[in-house]
Amino acid sequence: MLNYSTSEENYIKAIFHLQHSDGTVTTNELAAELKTKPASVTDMMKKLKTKKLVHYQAYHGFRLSNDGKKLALIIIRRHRLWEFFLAEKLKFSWEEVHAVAEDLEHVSSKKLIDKLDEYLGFPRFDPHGDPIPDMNGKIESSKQVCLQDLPLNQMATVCHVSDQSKEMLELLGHKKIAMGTRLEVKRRFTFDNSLEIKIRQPRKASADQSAINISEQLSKNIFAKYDE
Amino acid sequence: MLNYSTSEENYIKAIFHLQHSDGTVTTNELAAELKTKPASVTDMMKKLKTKKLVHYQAYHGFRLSNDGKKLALIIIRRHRLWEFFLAEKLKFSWEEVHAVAEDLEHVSSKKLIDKLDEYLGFPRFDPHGDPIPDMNGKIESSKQVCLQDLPLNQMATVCHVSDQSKEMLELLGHKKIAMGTRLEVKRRFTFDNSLEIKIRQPRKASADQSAINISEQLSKNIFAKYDE
DNA sequence: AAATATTTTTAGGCAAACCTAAAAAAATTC
DNA sequence: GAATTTTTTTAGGTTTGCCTAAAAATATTT
Repeated sequence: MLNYSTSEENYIKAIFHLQHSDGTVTTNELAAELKTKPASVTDMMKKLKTKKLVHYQAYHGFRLSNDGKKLALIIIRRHRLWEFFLAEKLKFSWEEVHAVAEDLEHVSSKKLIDKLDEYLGFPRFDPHGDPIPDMNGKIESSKQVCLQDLPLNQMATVCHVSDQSKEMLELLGHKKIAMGTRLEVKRRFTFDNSLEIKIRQPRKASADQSAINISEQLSKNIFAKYDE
Repeated sequence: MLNYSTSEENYIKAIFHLQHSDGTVTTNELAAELKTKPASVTDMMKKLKTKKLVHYQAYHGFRLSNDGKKLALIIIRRHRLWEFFLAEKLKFSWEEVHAVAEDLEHVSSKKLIDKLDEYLGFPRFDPHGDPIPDMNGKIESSKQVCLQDLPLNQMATVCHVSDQSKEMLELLGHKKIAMGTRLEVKRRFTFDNSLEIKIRQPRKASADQSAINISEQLSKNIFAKYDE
């Protein structure tokens, strides 16, 4: 991996965070997140495109390339390991931890981070409960949430069902939802808090993307972990 | 204390190190130390002068101001504490430690450094044996060396005499050297390894700067600690 | 679909930190 | 002390990352 400037790293990280709830990111969003101006974002996007860290076409938003995602995970790994260190070893409070880690995360020695990881005992979550990517960029999905709390368009994997009654399982079977099913919430109807979800079929080509409706009561019993 | 750029901090640190064996630093020396060009050094000196970190007059070299010295000690403190951390906690080898600390030293949170210091048990020397400045910028003088090993023009304070015989003390008395005397070696004669030293009189104005000659035998019995 | 509003990009500038080449000052040699 | 060499500074240029203001593209109203 090459070496990137603090500024480049901050852009990559910000795109990653915004992308989480969206997939693609806009110029204005990113400018707001980074407290800079849209024109500066455009400048940087051109640069990151030539470095192959983002896919970008003028006027059509951008998203991280595979290399961009890898880099983002490296930076997040650094950030969260330092946060863990600051809270656990130096006894910083949770609120103070973030600002200092913002600086430390740009020190780029891989060996430093891997040794820090080992020294800390390979922690899996930072003090805020966010998962820490491992040496290979593998990141555990966040803590599970019920479908009601899942952000729109956030791909997630079903991992828990709180009510395991026969009736419940019958309903789940009918809706073709099981442990490990990957889905995303496409809409939330405020009238009755029912959800419209899409299930991602593993084998079948991306056809058959029919939406399924889930009642509020059911949605509160199904838990999932964020993907990606 | 204000915030300084990584580049500014590197200049200040470099001046401090060169100054150690000289007092005043030249443009070319500094350019060599920082692996940059003399013209760039001149640029930066103008800037550091307006920030009152150095005393500088075109064509006449420069030296750190009091604020500059304070800043240098803060940076050295950060550097050496990180070195200690890397070696002691993360099990880096002595040689690896320096390069990583070069990056970490520019993270400027005072609280971080003071908490790190505490976490490490207030170490007094880094893995290379160099002293670590304390929270107030107080730095212990380095390990003592005999006059024979003192670099030229390095101000030092006499702190130990290995042979305390009557003859020895008589000679020291005659040369007006005692515990606490501040001196520097101005020349070393290779013919007989005798030294020409200057004693700094505390009270008297900087007049009376007569040089004294010290034989090799005597010089090996007088120990001093680096000043400043 | 035309007019308006919003978003995004382009154009041109600025400061930091570097560079090269030429000029000026200081040091050294003759 | 005049001539030469070395050191240092000035002048002008580059890249990075930011800015403002104007132009272009897209989205939203009417």
